[in-house]
Amino acid sequence: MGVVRKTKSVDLLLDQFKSGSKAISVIELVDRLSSKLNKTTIYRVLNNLEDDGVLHSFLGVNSLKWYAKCSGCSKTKHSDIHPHFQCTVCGKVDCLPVKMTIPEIPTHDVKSIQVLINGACTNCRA
Amino acid sequence: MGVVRKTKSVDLLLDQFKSGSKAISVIELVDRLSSKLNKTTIYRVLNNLEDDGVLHSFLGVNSLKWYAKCSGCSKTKHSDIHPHFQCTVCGKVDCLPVKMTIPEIPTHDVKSIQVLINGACTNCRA
DNA sequence: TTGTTATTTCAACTGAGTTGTAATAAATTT
DNA sequence: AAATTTATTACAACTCAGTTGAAATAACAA
Repeated sequence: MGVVRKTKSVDLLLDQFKSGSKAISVIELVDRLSSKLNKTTIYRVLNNLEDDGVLHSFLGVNSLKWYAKCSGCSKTKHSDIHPHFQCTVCGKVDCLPVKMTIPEIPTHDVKSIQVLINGACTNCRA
Repeated sequence: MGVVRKTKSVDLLLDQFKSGSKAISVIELVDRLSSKLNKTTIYRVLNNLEDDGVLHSFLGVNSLKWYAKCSGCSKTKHSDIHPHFQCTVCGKVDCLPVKMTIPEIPTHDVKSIQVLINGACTNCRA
């Protein structure tokens, strides 16, 4: 349904994504905000923000849900397609600034693509 | 630890993957085999078969775990990297016969890559 | 200020996947 | 082929990310 009212919850959650292209897991968000927001509210607002094209979600390792800021998306069109990099050492996730196009596959009608890359991030590499 | 003994459970599970490049969700496997095998056994044997390079696993939509046959992998080296296609209509998953190489990303030390493509499969497309 | 309804909260639930442990059975040894 | 060893299986109980329903609250328009 998207966000239709400006509320404290929406502001608090958007604040978390202010800086950079770091993705944040829902678990982390609940942890950070549990004193101010109910868990259910967090899930519902994130869902609304994704509908609006403000955030995008994806699954990391251990099937945890992650969110990150969209760039250039709207309520009707999600155009911000890029790979996500999750560090197997520290667990953090980056949105990689690499443009991706949806590949042509003759036998299948492709709608979206998700790429999750694993390895060691800049901080954790030897 | 991998599979060290040939048991009924191993045989039954491998049977499921005999034909083709279709992936099967653990939920589906539990459903098919629950009269013959315990859920825990299924999870443990699948895990062992993945260690051996016989199967590979990945996450589909709704963060369900899926398994499919590996081709050309061994206990020490997993070389069978390909995209997975999940149909948003029927939910089935194909391993796409497309060779993929691990991309070079200067800022990150890439170890593995998972690609999940969504859309309509041959049967479900208009 | 009042009325409407989106949003938030709370508690209870769901279900995929995990853990510990005793019983079973494959494979090795005698 | 019996005894021994230990990987494997079954069972029950658990974990915990994410969901649901419904009552209370608050944004916003009239």
